[in-house]
This record gives sequence, structure tokens and C-alpha cells, in this order.
Amino acid sequence: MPDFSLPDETAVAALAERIRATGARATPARIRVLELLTAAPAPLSHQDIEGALGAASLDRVTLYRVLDWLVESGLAVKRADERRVWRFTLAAGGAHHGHVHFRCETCGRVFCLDAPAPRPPRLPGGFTLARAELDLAGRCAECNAGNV
Amino acid sequence: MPDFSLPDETAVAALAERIRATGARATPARIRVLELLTAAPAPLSHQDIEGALGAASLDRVTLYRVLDWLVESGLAVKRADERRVWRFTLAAGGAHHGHVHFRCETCGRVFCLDAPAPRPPRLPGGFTLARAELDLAGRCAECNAGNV
DNA sequence: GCTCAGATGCAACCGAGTTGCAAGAGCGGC
DNA sequence: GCCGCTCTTGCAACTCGGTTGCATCTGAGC
Repeated sequence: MPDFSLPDETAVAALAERIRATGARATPARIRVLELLTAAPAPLSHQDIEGALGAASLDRVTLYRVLDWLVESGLAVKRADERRVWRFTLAAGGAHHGHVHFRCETCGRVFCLDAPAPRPPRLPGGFTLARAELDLAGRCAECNAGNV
Repeated sequence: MPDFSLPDETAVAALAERIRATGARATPARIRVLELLTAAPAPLSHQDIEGALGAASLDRVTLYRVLDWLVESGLAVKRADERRVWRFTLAAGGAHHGHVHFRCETCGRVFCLDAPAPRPPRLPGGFTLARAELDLAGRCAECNAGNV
């Protein structure tokens, strides 16, 4: 489990500034969610975030709206995983696109790999490519070790 | 729209035989769905299949069960697409794995490309790979031409 | 401090997928 | 050809992730 503790004052201020830069209001809900995504080593599902927020939990709907706003404003990317749930990641200046995800079929976690983006194949005539993503699935180190 | 008309007698018999080979009963529902998947040029969603069955439509639940049975018996593969709906494809002797899909972001259709399977990157220590799939998204030729 | 558009929370809704159960129908045995 | 067992189907009701409508609250510009 990653460290989801509150960041220090200056970090919060920086996040708030980043939010205001998009023209939106820097509300606690947005700061909190953005902070979680910043700290997360892998794409988080709605449920992950709800769990991580714990006591400081937001309304279910508010969380959906905050996440949608993040995607709309370009701060995050969302993607349906193999289990049909949305997973959110920081956009990281658009650099997240084209990078590689590994999903553990045992524990369900998703990892971002450092591997280079896959080279897209030649498309049939008339087709235009917007995005390419390589999805890997298997067992993560932890599950292999624990033999869960 | 692909041709979803009924196959001839011998084709039906062959499909029934293939179903019985798994130890299950060759029911009209299974034959019909298997036939649709055989004729389909790209992964079909539950909705696609329901629509294609038209008047000869099955119960929603039965269709889910037939599809799950197909996957369980190894005749088909299922996969959640970008829009969070399941898509089903014939397993084609396992050859479908590792091949490349293109999803049109305008019309939502999914195409199977002839491109070779992507070369999987090196995984972190302890990870084991079971499947790798390259997902492409953009606009298909038809949508580009029609400028829908 | 005051104001107001934008953000939040609540309740109700929607659609995809699942479960339980009774009725129906393949298919093997006679 | 008929019978019966067991698998399959259809119906109804449910669960769960996600969305919509609306009243209330609040960040931030004045």
C-alpha cells in the first residue's frame, strides 16, 4: 500500500496552484484526490481512492465528478481495465500516453512499467491513430513470491 | 454490417459437433451465438450480439450464460474494451491472443489488424507474463471518409 | 464582509451484469 | 419411438458502478 498521508503545506499549496491554473477552484476534494494520484505508483480505481481517503471520504458522486474534472482538464487520464472498472492516473504532462501497464491477474493491481512505448504497427488505409497502449497481464512479484 | 444470416445445414452441424466436443449440449442458443462469432470480423459486444440476433433474440441472461460458457470452454475470449463493455471473439485455437486491436473513437467499432503481436518489454524481477495486447485507438477509414 | 458562479452532497435513477429457481428440452438408455 | 435425467433456458429480482437533478454550500474576486 503506498503512503497516502497528507502532504506538507507547500505541497498542498503547489497542488492548489496547479488546480487554479486550469481555471477551476482549489477545493479540498480536488487537492486531496490530486495528491493521492500524485503519490500513487499505479493507476487507481474509484474504489482505491475511496478506500485511501478513509475517514476524510468524499461523497461517491463528488469523487466521480472530481475525477471526471481531472480528466477533462487534462490533469489525469482514465482507462477501463480488464475488470471493467475505471482506473485513473496523473497525466504527467501527457507523457503517460503510450506507456506500458501490467495487470496482475491474481491481486488485480496495475503497475506502470518503465518500458518504452510500443512501436505502433502499420494501419490499414484511411485509418488514423490517436493512441497506442500495450497491456500486459500475468502475476506480479508479490503474488509469485507469496503464492497467494 | 457483416452478414449475420443463418449458415447452411452442414455449417450448423459442424458447429453443433464442435459444441458437443466440449461435453456440452448443442442448443440453438449456443449454435446461433457461435455462428455469429464465427462470422464476425471483429470482437462483438453483448449488445452487438443481441442486436444481430434480432427477432430470434435470446433472453439477456441466457446470452450472458452462453458467452460465459464459450469463454469457459475455451471457444472464445472476452475482453473489456475502452468503453467498459465486454467484447467477445472466437478463440481460433488460441491464435487470437497477442494480436492487435484498433478501436474507432468515433463509431466505437473494434477491428482486428493483421499486424504481428507486439514484442513484450522486459518485466521487473519476479513478474511473470501471461498475455500481452496492443490496443490502438483513433478513427477508422469509414469515419475519416464520411467525416461523421 | 458580500456576492455569486462553481462545487458539493443527497436521493433517485440507469444500465450492465449476476443469482435463484422453476419450467423446458437435449440426448443417452430402453 | 418413448422416457427420464440432467443440463439449459427464461423470468424476476437483485447488485454494483456510474450518472442526473436539484437544493445547499463555499472559494475567490470585489
